[in-house]
Amino acid sequence: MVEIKRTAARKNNGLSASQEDYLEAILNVADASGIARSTDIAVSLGVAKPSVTGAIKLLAQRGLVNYKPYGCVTFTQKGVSQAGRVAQRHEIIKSFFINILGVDAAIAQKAACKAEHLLGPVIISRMRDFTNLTKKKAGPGRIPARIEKVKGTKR
Amino acid sequence: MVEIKRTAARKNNGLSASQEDYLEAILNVADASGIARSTDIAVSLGVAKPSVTGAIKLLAQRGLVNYKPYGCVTFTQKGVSQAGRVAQRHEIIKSFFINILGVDAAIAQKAACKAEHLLGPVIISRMRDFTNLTKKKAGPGRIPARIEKVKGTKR
DNA sequence: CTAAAAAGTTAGTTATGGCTAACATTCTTC
DNA sequence: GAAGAATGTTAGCCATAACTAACTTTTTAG
Repeated sequence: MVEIKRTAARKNNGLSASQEDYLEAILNVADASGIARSTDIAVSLGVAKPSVTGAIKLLAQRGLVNYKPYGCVTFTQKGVSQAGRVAQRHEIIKSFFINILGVDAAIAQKAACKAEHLLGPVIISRMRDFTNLTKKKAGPGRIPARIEKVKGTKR
Repeated sequence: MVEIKRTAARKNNGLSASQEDYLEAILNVADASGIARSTDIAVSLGVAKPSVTGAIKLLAQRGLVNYKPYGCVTFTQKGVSQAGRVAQRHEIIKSFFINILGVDAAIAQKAACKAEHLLGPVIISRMRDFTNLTKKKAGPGRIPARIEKVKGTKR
Protein backbone atom coordinates (compact mmCIF):
# COMPACT_ATOMS: atom_id res chain seq x y z
CA MET A 1 0.00 0.00 0.00
CA VAL A 2 1.00 3.60 0.29
CA GLU A 3 3.48 4.89 -2.30
CA ILE A 4 0.55 6.58 -3.92
CA LYS A 5 1.58 9.98 -2.84
CA ARG A 6 -1.04 12.41 -3.81
CA THR A 7 -3.48 12.36 -6.66
CA ALA A 8 -4.51 8.74 -6.35
CA ALA A 9 -3.69 8.47 -10.02
CA ARG A 10 -0.13 7.68 -10.75
CA LYS A 11 0.34 4.21 -12.01
CA ASN A 12 -0.59 3.92 -15.68
CA ASN A 13 -0.15 7.13 -17.58
CA GLY A 14 -1.62 8.82 -14.57
CA LEU A 15 -5.00 7.14 -14.77
CA SER A 16 -6.91 6.32 -11.62
CA ALA A 17 -8.60 2.95 -11.20
CA SER A 18 -11.92 4.64 -11.78
CA GLN A 19 -10.75 6.24 -15.00
CA GLU A 20 -9.43 2.93 -16.25
CA ASP A 21 -12.79 1.41 -15.48
CA TYR A 22 -14.47 4.02 -17.62
CA LEU A 23 -12.07 3.48 -20.49
CA GLU A 24 -12.73 -0.22 -20.36
CA ALA A 25 -16.47 0.26 -20.15
CA ILE A 26 -16.45 2.58 -23.13
CA LEU A 27 -14.52 -0.02 -25.07
CA ASN A 28 -16.92 -2.78 -24.12
CA VAL A 29 -20.04 -0.78 -24.82
CA ALA A 30 -18.69 0.40 -28.15
CA ASP A 31 -17.74 -3.13 -29.09
CA ALA A 32 -21.18 -4.38 -28.20
CA SER A 33 -23.40 -1.74 -29.74
CA GLY A 34 -21.24 0.20 -32.16
CA ILE A 35 -21.38 3.45 -30.22
CA ALA A 36 -20.74 4.41 -26.62
CA ARG A 37 -23.75 6.08 -25.12
CA SER A 38 -23.61 7.56 -21.67
CA THR A 39 -26.49 5.53 -20.30
CA ASP A 40 -24.99 2.26 -21.46
CA ILE A 41 -21.70 3.13 -19.85
CA ALA A 42 -23.54 3.96 -16.65
CA VAL A 43 -25.37 0.63 -16.71
CA SER A 44 -22.22 -1.25 -17.55
CA LEU A 45 -20.42 0.21 -14.56
CA GLY A 46 -23.40 0.34 -12.25
CA VAL A 47 -23.08 4.06 -11.63
CA ALA A 48 -25.47 6.96 -12.04
CA LYS A 49 -25.51 8.94 -15.26
CA PRO A 50 -24.01 12.13 -13.85
CA SER A 51 -21.02 10.14 -12.74
CA VAL A 52 -20.43 9.19 -16.35
CA THR A 53 -20.63 12.77 -17.56
CA GLY A 54 -18.04 13.79 -15.01
CA ALA A 55 -15.70 10.95 -15.80
CA ILE A 56 -15.96 11.47 -19.55
CA LYS A 57 -15.05 15.10 -19.16
CA LEU A 58 -11.95 14.14 -17.22
CA LEU A 59 -10.94 11.61 -19.85
CA ALA A 60 -11.52 14.26 -22.49
CA GLN A 61 -9.25 16.68 -20.64
CA ARG A 62 -6.59 14.02 -20.68
CA GLY A 63 -7.02 13.66 -24.40
CA LEU A 64 -8.31 10.10 -24.28
CA VAL A 65 -11.83 10.57 -25.57
CA ASN A 66 -13.71 13.07 -27.66
CA TYR A 67 -16.51 14.69 -25.73
CA LYS A 68 -19.30 16.69 -27.28
CA PRO A 69 -22.29 17.53 -25.08
CA TYR A 70 -25.25 15.32 -25.87
CA GLY A 71 -23.16 13.39 -28.37
CA CYS A 72 -21.73 9.95 -27.95
CA VAL A 73 -18.23 9.25 -26.79
CA THR A 74 -15.41 8.27 -29.11
CA PHE A 75 -11.82 7.40 -28.40
CA THR A 76 -8.84 9.40 -29.49
CA GLN A 77 -5.80 7.53 -30.75
CA LYS A 78 -4.28 7.75 -27.31
CA GLY A 79 -7.55 6.63 -25.81
CA VAL A 80 -7.91 3.45 -27.83
CA SER A 81 -4.45 2.29 -27.04
CA GLN A 82 -4.86 3.06 -23.36
CA ALA A 83 -8.18 1.26 -23.22
CA GLY A 84 -6.67 -1.62 -25.10
CA ARG A 85 -3.87 -1.94 -22.62
CA VAL A 86 -6.31 -2.03 -19.74
CA ALA A 87 -8.45 -4.62 -21.48
CA GLN A 88 -5.37 -6.68 -22.15
CA ARG A 89 -4.36 -6.67 -18.53
CA HIS A 90 -7.88 -7.65 -17.61
CA GLU A 91 -7.83 -10.54 -20.02
CA ILE A 92 -4.46 -11.83 -18.87
CA ILE A 93 -5.47 -11.77 -15.23
CA LYS A 94 -8.82 -13.35 -15.88
CA SER A 95 -7.30 -16.14 -17.96
CA PHE A 96 -4.74 -16.77 -15.32
CA PHE A 97 -7.35 -17.07 -12.61
CA ILE A 98 -9.46 -19.39 -14.71
CA ASN A 99 -6.82 -21.54 -16.34
CA ILE A 100 -4.13 -21.67 -13.72
CA LEU A 101 -6.02 -21.25 -10.49
CA GLY A 102 -9.05 -23.08 -11.80
CA VAL A 103 -11.45 -20.47 -10.54
CA ASP A 104 -15.00 -19.97 -11.68
CA ALA A 105 -15.34 -17.61 -14.66
CA ALA A 106 -17.63 -15.21 -12.83
CA ILE A 107 -15.31 -14.93 -9.86
CA ALA A 108 -12.31 -14.55 -12.13
CA GLN A 109 -14.07 -11.80 -14.02
CA LYS A 110 -14.84 -9.77 -10.91
CA ALA A 111 -11.41 -10.23 -9.42
CA ALA A 112 -9.75 -9.25 -12.69
CA CYS A 113 -11.79 -6.03 -12.73
CA LYS A 114 -10.19 -5.01 -9.50
CA ALA A 115 -6.73 -6.46 -9.89
CA GLU A 116 -6.16 -5.00 -13.34
CA HIS A 117 -5.65 -1.58 -11.77
CA LEU A 118 -2.94 -2.49 -9.38
CA LEU A 119 -0.83 -5.39 -10.56
CA GLY A 120 2.32 -4.12 -12.17
CA PRO A 121 3.90 -5.09 -15.48
CA VAL A 122 6.18 -7.73 -14.00
CA ILE A 123 3.41 -9.73 -12.41
CA ILE A 124 1.10 -9.31 -15.36
CA SER A 125 3.70 -10.54 -17.79
CA ARG A 126 4.46 -13.51 -15.59
CA MET A 127 0.82 -14.38 -15.53
CA ARG A 128 0.66 -14.15 -19.28
CA ASP A 129 3.74 -16.30 -19.79
CA PHE A 130 2.53 -18.80 -17.26
CA THR A 131 -0.87 -19.13 -18.86
CA ASN A 132 0.55 -19.42 -22.34
CA LEU A 133 3.06 -22.06 -21.40
CA THR A 134 0.48 -24.04 -19.56
CA LYS A 135 -1.93 -24.01 -22.44
CA LYS A 136 0.69 -25.14 -24.88
CA LYS A 137 2.30 -27.81 -22.80
CA ALA A 138 -0.58 -28.76 -20.52
CA GLY A 139 2.20 -28.56 -18.01
CA PRO A 140 2.19 -26.86 -14.62
CA GLY A 141 -1.50 -26.20 -14.91
CA ARG A 142 -2.64 -29.67 -14.00
CA ILE A 143 -4.70 -28.86 -11.00
CA PRO A 144 -4.47 -31.75 -8.59
CA ALA A 145 -7.50 -33.48 -7.15
CA ARG A 146 -7.23 -31.83 -3.80
CA ILE A 147 -7.62 -28.43 -5.33
CA GLU A 148 -10.41 -29.57 -7.58
CA LYS A 149 -12.33 -30.49 -4.48
CA VAL A 150 -11.96 -27.02 -3.10
CA LYS A 151 -13.75 -25.88 -6.24
CA GLY A 152 -16.99 -26.75 -4.53
CA THR A 153 -16.48 -23.88 -2.11
CA LYS A 154 -18.95 -21.71 -3.88
CA ARG A 155 -18.59 -18.57 -1.90
CA MET B 1 -15.17 -2.96 -10.36
CA VAL B 2 -18.48 -1.67 -9.23
CA GLU B 3 -20.50 -3.75 -6.77
CA ILE B 4 -19.11 -1.57 -4.04
CA LYS B 5 -22.32 0.27 -3.56
CA ARG B 6 -21.88 2.91 -1.03
CA THR B 7 -19.50 3.17 1.83
CA ALA B 8 -16.42 1.92 0.03
CA ALA B 9 -16.11 -0.54 2.88
CA ARG B 10 -17.99 -3.70 2.38
CA LYS B 11 -15.75 -6.63 1.72
CA ASN B 12 -14.20 -7.91 4.93
CA ASN B 13 -16.30 -7.23 7.99
CA GLY B 14 -16.92 -3.85 6.48
CA LEU B 15 -13.32 -2.71 6.54
CA SER B 16 -12.02 -0.42 3.85
CA ALA B 17 -8.67 -1.09 2.22
CA SER B 18 -7.23 1.78 4.19
CA GLN B 19 -8.49 0.41 7.47
CA GLU B 20 -7.06 -2.98 6.69
CA ASP B 21 -3.76 -1.32 5.99
CA TYR B 22 -3.81 0.28 9.40
CA LEU B 23 -4.67 -2.99 11.12
CA GLU B 24 -1.79 -4.64 9.37
CA ALA B 25 0.59 -1.81 10.17
CA ILE B 26 -0.37 -1.91 13.84
CA LEU B 27 0.33 -5.61 13.86
CA ASN B 28 3.69 -5.20 12.19
CA VAL B 29 4.80 -2.35 14.38
CA ALA B 30 3.68 -4.13 17.53
CA ASP B 31 5.48 -7.26 16.45
CA ALA B 32 8.64 -5.32 15.78
CA SER B 33 8.84 -3.07 18.83
CA GLY B 34 6.48 -4.51 21.38
CA ILE B 35 4.06 -1.59 21.29
CA ALA B 36 2.27 0.28 18.53
CA ARG B 37 3.07 3.95 18.65
CA SER B 38 1.33 6.39 16.39
CA THR B 39 4.48 7.74 14.84
CA ASP B 40 5.76 4.30 13.95
CA ILE B 41 2.47 3.43 12.33
CA ALA B 42 2.64 6.65 10.37
CA VAL B 43 6.17 5.88 9.20
CA SER B 44 5.28 2.32 8.37
CA LEU B 45 2.41 3.44 6.15
CA GLY B 46 4.05 6.57 4.85
CA VAL B 47 1.27 8.83 6.04
CA ALA B 48 1.20 11.89 8.27
CA LYS B 49 0.55 11.54 11.96
CA PRO B 50 -2.92 13.09 11.98
CA SER B 51 -4.01 10.48 9.48
CA VAL B 52 -3.10 7.81 12.00
CA THR B 53 -5.06 9.46 14.78
CA GLY B 54 -8.13 9.59 12.58
CA ALA B 55 -7.81 6.02 11.43
CA ILE B 56 -7.23 4.69 14.92
CA LYS B 57 -10.36 6.40 16.14
CA LEU B 58 -12.37 4.76 13.41
CA LEU B 59 -10.94 1.36 14.24
CA ALA B 60 -11.73 2.01 17.89
CA GLN B 61 -15.34 2.83 16.99
CA ARG B 62 -15.52 -0.49 15.23
CA GLY B 63 -14.23 -2.20 18.31
CA LEU B 64 -10.99 -3.38 16.78
CA VAL B 65 -8.49 -1.41 18.81
CA ASN B 66 -8.35 0.30 22.17
CA TYR B 67 -7.74 3.98 21.85
CA LYS B 68 -6.72 6.26 24.68
CA PRO B 69 -5.53 9.75 23.81
CA TYR B 70 -1.76 10.00 24.03
CA GLY B 71 -1.54 6.33 24.81
CA CYS B 72 -0.40 3.58 22.53
CA VAL B 73 -2.71 1.42 20.51
CA THR B 74 -3.66 -2.12 21.46
CA PHE B 75 -5.86 -4.62 19.71
CA THR B 76 -9.13 -5.93 21.00
CA GLN B 77 -9.90 -9.63 20.57
CA LYS B 78 -11.81 -8.84 17.41
CA GLY B 79 -8.98 -6.64 16.26
CA VAL B 80 -6.24 -9.22 16.56
CA SER B 81 -8.15 -11.80 14.63
CA GLN B 82 -9.06 -9.31 11.93
CA ALA B 83 -5.51 -8.11 11.63
CA GLY B 84 -4.35 -11.70 11.55
CA ARG B 85 -6.65 -12.53 8.71
CA VAL B 86 -5.39 -9.60 6.70
CA ALA B 87 -1.80 -10.56 7.39
CA GLN B 88 -2.55 -14.10 6.36
CA ARG B 89 -3.99 -13.00 3.04
CA HIS B 90 -0.96 -10.85 2.52
CA GLU B 91 1.36 -13.72 3.19
CA ILE B 92 -0.48 -16.14 0.92
CA ILE B 93 -0.49 -13.70 -1.97
CA LYS B 94 3.11 -12.74 -1.50
CA SER B 95 4.24 -16.35 -1.35
CA PHE B 96 2.26 -17.16 -4.43
CA PHE B 97 3.82 -14.32 -6.37
CA ILE B 98 7.29 -15.29 -5.26
CA ASN B 99 7.11 -19.07 -5.40
CA ILE B 100 4.71 -19.65 -8.25
CA LEU B 101 5.18 -16.63 -10.45
CA GLY B 102 8.85 -16.34 -9.61
CA VAL B 103 8.63 -12.64 -8.96
CA ASP B 104 11.13 -10.57 -7.04
CA ALA B 105 10.41 -10.38 -3.30
CA ALA B 106 10.14 -6.61 -3.28
CA ILE B 107 7.68 -6.55 -6.15
CA ALA B 108 5.70 -9.37 -4.60
CA GLN B 109 5.54 -7.50 -1.33
CA LYS B 110 4.18 -4.34 -2.88
CA ALA B 111 1.67 -6.13 -5.04
CA ALA B 112 0.46 -8.20 -2.11
CA CYS B 113 -0.15 -5.01 -0.12
CA LYS B 114 -2.62 -3.92 -2.72
CA ALA B 115 -4.12 -7.22 -3.76
CA GLU B 116 -4.81 -8.38 -0.22
CA HIS B 117 -7.72 -5.96 -0.03
CA LEU B 118 -9.56 -7.10 -3.05
CA LEU B 119 -8.98 -10.74 -3.85
CA GLY B 120 -11.80 -12.86 -2.49
CA PRO B 121 -11.66 -16.05 -0.44
CA VAL B 122 -11.88 -18.38 -3.42
CA ILE B 123 -8.87 -16.98 -5.18
CA ILE B 124 -6.88 -16.62 -1.99
CA SER B 125 -7.49 -20.21 -1.01
CA ARG B 126 -6.51 -21.41 -4.46
CA MET B 127 -3.31 -19.48 -4.21
CA ARG B 128 -2.60 -21.03 -0.85
CA ASP B 129 -3.32 -24.56 -2.04
CA PHE B 130 -1.30 -24.03 -5.15
CA THR B 131 1.70 -22.74 -3.28
CA ASN B 132 1.54 -25.51 -0.70
CA LEU B 133 1.27 -28.25 -3.26
CA THR B 134 4.06 -26.81 -5.29
CA LYS B 135 6.35 -26.59 -2.34
CA LYS B 136 5.69 -30.15 -1.27
CA LYS B 137 5.86 -31.81 -4.63
CA ALA B 138 8.14 -29.43 -6.46
CA GLY B 139 5.51 -29.99 -9.08
CA PRO B 140 3.73 -27.39 -11.18
CA GLY B 141 6.02 -24.71 -9.89
CA ARG B 142 8.97 -25.55 -12.06
CA ILE B 143 9.32 -22.29 -13.85
CA PRO B 144 10.63 -22.94 -17.33
CA ALA B 145 13.67 -21.25 -18.73
CA ARG B 146 11.74 -18.85 -20.87
CA ILE B 147 10.07 -17.38 -17.88
CA GLU B 148 13.27 -17.29 -15.91
CA LYS B 149 14.65 -15.04 -18.54
CA VAL B 150 11.81 -12.61 -18.08
CA LYS B 151 12.96 -12.34 -14.49
CA GLY B 152 15.54 -9.87 -15.61
CA THR B 153 12.86 -7.31 -16.38
CA LYS B 154 13.59 -5.31 -13.31
CA ARG B 155 10.92 -2.68 -13.55
C1' DC C 1 12.48 19.68 38.41
C1' DT C 2 12.17 22.20 34.53
C1' DA C 3 12.87 23.18 29.63
C1' DA C 4 13.18 21.41 25.17
C1' DA C 5 12.14 17.66 22.17
C1' DA C 6 9.18 14.19 20.76
C1' DA C 7 4.74 12.37 20.30
C1' DG C 8 -0.04 12.97 19.63
C1' DT C 9 -4.21 15.76 18.64
C1' DT C 10 -7.41 19.24 16.67
C1' DA C 11 -9.16 22.04 13.21
C1' DG C 12 -9.63 23.05 8.81
C1' DT C 13 -8.54 22.07 3.77
C1' DT C 14 -8.14 19.28 -0.38
C1' DA C 15 -8.98 15.67 -3.92
C1' DT C 16 -11.53 11.81 -5.81
C1' DG C 17 -15.58 10.06 -7.01
C1' DG C 18 -19.89 8.80 -6.07
C1' DC C 19 -25.08 10.43 -5.45
C1' DT C 20 -29.93 12.96 -6.15
C1' DA C 21 -32.90 16.48 -7.93
C1' DA C 22 -33.86 19.39 -11.37
C1' DC C 23 -33.05 21.12 -15.87
C1' DA C 24 -31.82 20.75 -21.00
C1' DT C 25 -31.62 18.41 -25.22
C1' DT C 26 -32.58 14.95 -28.54
C1' DC C 27 -35.41 11.21 -30.38
C1' DT C 28 -39.67 9.02 -31.41
C1' DT C 29 -44.17 8.55 -32.42
C1' DC C 30 -48.54 9.84 -33.64
C1' DG D 1 -44.20 18.91 -36.36
C1' DA D 2 -45.44 18.79 -31.51
C1' DA D 3 -45.74 16.08 -27.08
C1' DG D 4 -43.75 12.90 -24.27
C1' DA D 5 -40.02 9.67 -23.46
C1' DA D 6 -35.35 8.91 -23.34
C1' DT D 7 -30.97 10.73 -22.82
C1' DG D 8 -27.61 13.89 -21.07
C1' DT D 9 -26.13 17.75 -18.06
C1' DT D 10 -25.76 20.91 -14.12
C1' DA D 11 -25.60 22.06 -9.43
C1' DG D 12 -25.01 20.88 -5.05
C1' DC D 13 -24.21 17.37 -1.69
C1' DC D 14 -21.82 13.37 0.89
C1' DA D 15 -18.11 10.03 2.24
C1' DT D 16 -13.39 8.59 2.46
C1' DA D 17 -9.05 9.61 3.45
C1' DA D 18 -5.18 12.21 2.93
C1' DC D 19 -2.70 16.78 4.14
C1' DT D 20 -0.70 21.16 6.87
C1' DA D 21 -0.50 24.30 10.68
C1' DA D 22 -0.98 25.00 15.22
C1' DC D 23 -1.74 23.25 19.69
C1' DT D 24 -1.42 19.87 23.82
C1' DT D 25 0.60 16.26 26.30
C1' DT D 26 4.30 13.29 27.47
C1' DT D 27 9.08 12.09 27.66
C1' DT D 28 13.75 13.02 28.27
C1' DA D 29 18.00 15.66 29.40
C1' DG D 30 20.47 18.57 31.95
